[in-house]
Amino acid sequence: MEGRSQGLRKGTWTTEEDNLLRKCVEKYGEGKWHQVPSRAGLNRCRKSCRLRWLNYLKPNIKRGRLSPEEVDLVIRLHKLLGNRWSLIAGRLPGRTANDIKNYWNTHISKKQELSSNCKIRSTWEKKTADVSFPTEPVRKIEVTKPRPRSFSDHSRRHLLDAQPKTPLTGSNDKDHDDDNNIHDGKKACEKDENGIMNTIVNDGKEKMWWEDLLEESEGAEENPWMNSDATFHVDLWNLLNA
DNA sequence: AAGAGTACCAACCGCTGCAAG
DNA sequence: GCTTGCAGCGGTTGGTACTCT
Repeated sequence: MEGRSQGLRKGTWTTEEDNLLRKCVEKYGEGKWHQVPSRAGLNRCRKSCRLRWLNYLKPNIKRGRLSPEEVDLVIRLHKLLGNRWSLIAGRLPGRTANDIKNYWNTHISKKQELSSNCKIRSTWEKKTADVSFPTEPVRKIEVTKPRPRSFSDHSRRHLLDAQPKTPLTGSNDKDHDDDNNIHDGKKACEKDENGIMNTIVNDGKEKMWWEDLLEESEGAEENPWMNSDATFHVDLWNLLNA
């Protein structure tokens, strides 16, 4: 717990604070966030510094509204991934998880909520006609929980040592282990620039773990266990093509 | 013009997972 | 194996800008 917030500044960042943080990150690089406040001379907690950098100060961050293409992608990815904002943001260059989350909460979820309520929907649609969205009411999707978090060198070494005991994802479904584990050293894991864990296939082609899931689901007809498995009720291709 | 309602977005909070000791 | 600290994530809140009446 962050129980040492006494005397730390909260609230909106000033330009001066932004400059201090920017200089600090430029000098020392990202990471070691617990050292950032003292290094930068900021009276902020490390979380606040990290968030400010990731959501606002980081170079290449796109400001402004999401394009229709981006919105479409967000909707599709949300169907697939659920509220995994960081993963969704990872597929939208320049957009942060906070952006996506805010957008979803203020635009799309509201629309989908209202889409099940025909009485007020037409009025609402008039106001927000620029955004396309699925017409069916949102369904709560139980997403299998592979949590692609950071992998240390140690972990990677562990994986590359072809130890089949360490799942790459958090899935506790033994039937899926073959796809998630390293076997014969054919797969390894690597974080992308967003810190998202990717799967590296042995031919060097990089894939996201969920792209693997897509492929798996595509082959579900040939793999009857896929449909009978409680963790995999979602017809991913149907969702993406909806 | 002014007040009310709504939209947007930055930031905080609490929790989880991982790594190190 | 357990504990502790750190990093990261998602949910939520609060302030400000904008729109409507």
